[in-house]
Amino acid sequence: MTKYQKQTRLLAAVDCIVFGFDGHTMRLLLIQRALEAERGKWSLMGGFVQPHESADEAAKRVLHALTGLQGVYLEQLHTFSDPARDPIERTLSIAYFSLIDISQYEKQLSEEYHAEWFDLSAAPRLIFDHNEMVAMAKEKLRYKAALHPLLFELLPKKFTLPQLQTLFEGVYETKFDKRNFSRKLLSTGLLVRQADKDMSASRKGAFYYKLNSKNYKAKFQDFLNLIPRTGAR
Amino acid sequence: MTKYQKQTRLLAAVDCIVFGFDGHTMRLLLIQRALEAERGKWSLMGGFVQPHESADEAAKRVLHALTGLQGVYLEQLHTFSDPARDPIERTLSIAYFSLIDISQYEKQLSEEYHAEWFDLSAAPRLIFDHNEMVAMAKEKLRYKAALHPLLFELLPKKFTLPQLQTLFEGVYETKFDKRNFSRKLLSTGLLVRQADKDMSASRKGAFYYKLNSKNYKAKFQDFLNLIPRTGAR
DNA sequence: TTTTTAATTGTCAACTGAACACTTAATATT
DNA sequence: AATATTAAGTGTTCAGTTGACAATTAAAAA
Repeated sequence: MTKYQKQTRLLAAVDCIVFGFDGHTMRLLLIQRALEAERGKWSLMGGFVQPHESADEAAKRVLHALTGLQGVYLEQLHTFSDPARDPIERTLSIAYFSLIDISQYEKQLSEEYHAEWFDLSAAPRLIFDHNEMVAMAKEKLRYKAALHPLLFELLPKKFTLPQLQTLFEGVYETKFDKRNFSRKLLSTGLLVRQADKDMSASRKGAFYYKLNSKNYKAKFQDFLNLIPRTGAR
Repeated sequence: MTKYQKQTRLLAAVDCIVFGFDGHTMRLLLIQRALEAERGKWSLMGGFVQPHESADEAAKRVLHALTGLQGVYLEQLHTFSDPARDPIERTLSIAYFSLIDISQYEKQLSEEYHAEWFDLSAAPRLIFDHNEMVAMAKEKLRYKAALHPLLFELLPKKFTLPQLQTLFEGVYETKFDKRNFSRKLLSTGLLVRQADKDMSASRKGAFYYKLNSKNYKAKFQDFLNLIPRTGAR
């Protein structure tokens, strides 16, 4: 078989930025690096792209292998290619970001794996350029979640409006007016109110909602303008 | 020096999608592939990432080498990694897209290089997954240009409102109401009317405008909502 | 002087967005 | 049993924006 002669081959890795929400703050999933050079330091979940898999497949595989996570939202973010980004050997890294509902996975994570959640605003220094990757992922999350109903990936299937608002407020680091917030979110037609309430957070209780998955798919590509231009209250 | 043993190294390439605007339609810059396997077929401008350059640097270098273009808008789009995307040998491709003012470069392109402009809606079949790359770039251009003042990259430094509107109409394949269009664009504070007119396209002539570069930088990251929700006329 | 053609400009009605506060439901307290 | 407490839920108003719509103006051509 013909090959491209005289060209240098490079290592290609994937790194996964995993965001979660615990009901109060945005969190970031990290592991302690297993390989030498910076072994034991905090790191994103990463691994090398294998000969017969695409980067998407590699990201899925690596995430599953290191955390047990499966079937989660996963999207390519950016490829990082500074020749000196990995001091051991030149390695391209294709970064992915993922959004998951913490409550669904936290037991599994703590028992079988040693990945840990960090408060996003208090994450430790990471190896290589991983802090830069996280910063870019945060920015993209804010950008995209302002236009598309993306943050639902971070909540359980049943959630309340106060939970949803707390999540938005965490992502945008601001407060929203709850009257305007609920009006806007309900007007999307994406939410279906359930008969039961979450009685754990208040005396009165808050009605549960579920996503209307038909409208969700249809409206995902619409521009929704979910975020007020000036923060309120 | 320590290396990562036992990992497969892969070829890494960059491919550049270059959009231009000729005053009437959106155009795509293509070259005829110089390497064997599909030699002579139409292709994006591509080349391999070299050992001591980042992908951004590689994209700049390749674009300049193949077309003479320099100092143009260039942004990473997506990394394409299907193991079978290049039949010769597995190659990752980091795709970039670029926006240029055709009039400024067309002589150079036709004389020194053999890159050619194609009408975007009538582009030929390209090698490998290049058509898929172009499709993704078109989508991203529409997405981003709806929110950010990006399309100015495609116009000369002095341009008229009718030119700008024709450009937007080309990108979004629709017609806008010119009264609403000019009101919206002028309200951004990005445009500065010049004293002279372009007399080449009409008897009355159309005033030239320039970008207010200070406001341009400040507002680039704002969300501008440049596109009407329903097409007019 | 009149005609032609494209550029430029204005109004109005509907909608959207943001500011703002009271009522209600359930439990806890007395 | 009545009252207090706490967070959930809900409406209105005003200002700004958007989109539908057509008449006027500037310059060259006839």
